[in-house]
Amino acid sequence: MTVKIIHDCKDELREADLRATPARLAVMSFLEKTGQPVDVTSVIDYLNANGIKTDPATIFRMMNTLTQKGITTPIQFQEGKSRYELSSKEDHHHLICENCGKIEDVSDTIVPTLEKKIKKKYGFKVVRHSLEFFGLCKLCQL
Amino acid sequence: MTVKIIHDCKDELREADLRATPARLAVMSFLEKTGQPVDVTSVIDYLNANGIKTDPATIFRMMNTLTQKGITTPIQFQEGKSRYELSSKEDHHHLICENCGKIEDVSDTIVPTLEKKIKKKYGFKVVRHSLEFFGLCKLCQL
DNA sequence: ATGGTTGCAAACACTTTGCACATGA
DNA sequence: TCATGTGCAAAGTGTTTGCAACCAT
Repeated sequence: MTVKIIHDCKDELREADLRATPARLAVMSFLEKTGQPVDVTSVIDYLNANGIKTDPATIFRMMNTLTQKGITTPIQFQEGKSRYELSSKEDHHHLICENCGKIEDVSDTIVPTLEKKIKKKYGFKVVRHSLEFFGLCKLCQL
Repeated sequence: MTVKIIHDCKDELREADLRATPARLAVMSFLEKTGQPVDVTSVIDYLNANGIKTDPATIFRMMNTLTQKGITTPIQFQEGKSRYELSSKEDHHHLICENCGKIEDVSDTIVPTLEKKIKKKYGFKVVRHSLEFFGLCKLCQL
């Protein structure tokens, strides 16, 4: 199976002044398809599975570039490595099942309020935050 | 300057079935004194500054042991390494100044409520969470 | 054509592990 | 004494960097 070339991705890359290489298109496609924050290893596995050989250095560089351009957002789940997901407009958090690894999204409702309180109480200006929940998903509680 | 032997720490270690070695007492003292989550490098620097030579492996092992016994809690600030702080009874979060590195504590008020909502809406059982704020502290905004 | 990208090798930072020696209880 | 801790060396991950070759535009 070959990676489908999605035109959106090509355009998106061009708009960011990035060349639309096969590896980049495949990575974008992978990120879109999974919808989950993925680590570099799984990106490489995906590319390999689709006939694209690559090197960790390339992927790390790529993820840094995409992140710099605002296309991806890095995130760490206390597991000693980075994950990346497509940057989304709405702020959201994650429910990470520690049994099956499933990652669900939760939309943000209260953090902005909290940040205002923090500004008032501590004078601290929040630029970004991280809020993640670790536990057991519905199915894994049985 | 030598590390002051604090009796509380000695007892606390004994209660956890751990031997009160000089290195451990110094680390406990350091954690108590700084009140902030510290990384292994700064622990080593502190010990060295106090005339206690040690090895990274020892400190990593120590922090793992202390964490296992519930004495310390590990935490990661998206910086690719672990920090450790004394376990506290109350749940709290951190305000991390990205300019000067100062870390302030914020007590938790809303997360428990949020977790109940998550249980109801997603069926997800939250075991632990992480909520950290990155930005600029009062002084660094000037 | 040519500058952005990649692959490969090497190097780094953080962390873990094996084993012999040292030490607290 | 003797199980627990420590130091040293080696190895295991995750990540970055230098440089030559490659390729998208």
